Amino acid sequence: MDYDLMVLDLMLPDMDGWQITKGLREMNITIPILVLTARDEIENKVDLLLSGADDYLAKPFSFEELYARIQAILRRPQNILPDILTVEDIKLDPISRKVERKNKEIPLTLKEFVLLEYFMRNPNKVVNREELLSHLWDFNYSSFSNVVDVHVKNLRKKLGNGNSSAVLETVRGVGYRLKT
Amino acid sequence: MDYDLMVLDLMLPDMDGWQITKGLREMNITIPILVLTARDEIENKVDLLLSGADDYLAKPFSFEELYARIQAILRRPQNILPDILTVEDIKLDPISRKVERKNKEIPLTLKEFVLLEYFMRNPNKVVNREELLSHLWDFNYSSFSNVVDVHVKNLRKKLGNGNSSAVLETVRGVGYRLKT
DNA sequence: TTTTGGCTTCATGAACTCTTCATTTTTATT
DNA sequence: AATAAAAATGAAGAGTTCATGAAGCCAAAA
Repeated sequence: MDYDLMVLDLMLPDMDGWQITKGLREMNITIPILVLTARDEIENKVDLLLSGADDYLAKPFSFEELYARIQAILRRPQNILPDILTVEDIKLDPISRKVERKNKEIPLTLKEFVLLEYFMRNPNKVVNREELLSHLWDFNYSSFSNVVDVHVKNLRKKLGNGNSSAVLETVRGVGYRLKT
Repeated sequence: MDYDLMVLDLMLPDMDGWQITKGLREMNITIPILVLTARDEIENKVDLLLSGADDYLAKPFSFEELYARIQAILRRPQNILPDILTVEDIKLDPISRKVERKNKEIPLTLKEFVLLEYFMRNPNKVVNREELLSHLWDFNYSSFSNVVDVHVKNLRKKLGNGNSSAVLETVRGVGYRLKT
């Protein structure tokens, strides 16, 4: 569960709202913060805004204004950190869940996708079947199953080899590795 | 030459600041606007913010506060979203709550509208049902419900496909994506 | 009160994915 | 070269996920 906006109601006149917001910001929490303060003191305002709050509203205020300010904040773009995994000529975008190789999109099923994502987050690491089963499947999955093998097979088929050396290698007796 | 911020001083109490800001926004001018008003009237504030102003300040104010608010605005991510969301040939105006495709207005119900708005604010992102439920519905909504599916279906029907590639895709096992 | 429109739930069929299993192929070792 | 172990593979069935029509429900409007 994540939230679009935090409305921080400080209740008491002299409460240190700026400490809260400052603390959150220092923890790298970037959610927009709208602060409601009891009294309309200049120093308060200044401190608050400088400490990282996005806006504040002094009581008493109308509900209309609260609504309008919330709208104004939500109208801003949410900064999305682009996070595209790249291994040789394979690109995987976890946000759009798209995979492409040599600029050609490759449609993958859910399991194929999570498998590939795991390999791409651990390039060149030899990953054994148990590890994949425990990370990508519900727990208690029998390690006698060969599901992983089957999906690796399908993944290989869909990926082709794109003329690059990136390839899902078998490490006999151990597991698989995405070689770069 | 472009500017980081516009400080709009309205001088007169009853001047229509919202017309100015609205006009600018409609021209797709997205520069942050801080409005200075002579009097502190609620209606004014609300109208202003809804018309696209980023903040306002009622006279009299201290220079310190003006400074702090300017800082707060400049701290925001640079590109303020235009007031009209556009994805391919679909246009959505969050203020007037109107949607059109290929210049033809499409009447949507409330849920359809907020759904589409969410998708348009996150184009190409795969959004799962839980995320939609938690953002667009009251919290504690059962994730076993298929409300989202139904509204997506209705939305698809109303949107047609407008001859563009923008389309609400199903990402099996995960959620939906507004493909551009 | 009655009507209307929108939201939600439900039931069903269709489409797709996952897993299993049997069999074949590959690899390492003797 | 023969053998055993491990991995790859094809195919089928089971199970899951989705789309959809229809009905019920609720609240706002008439």
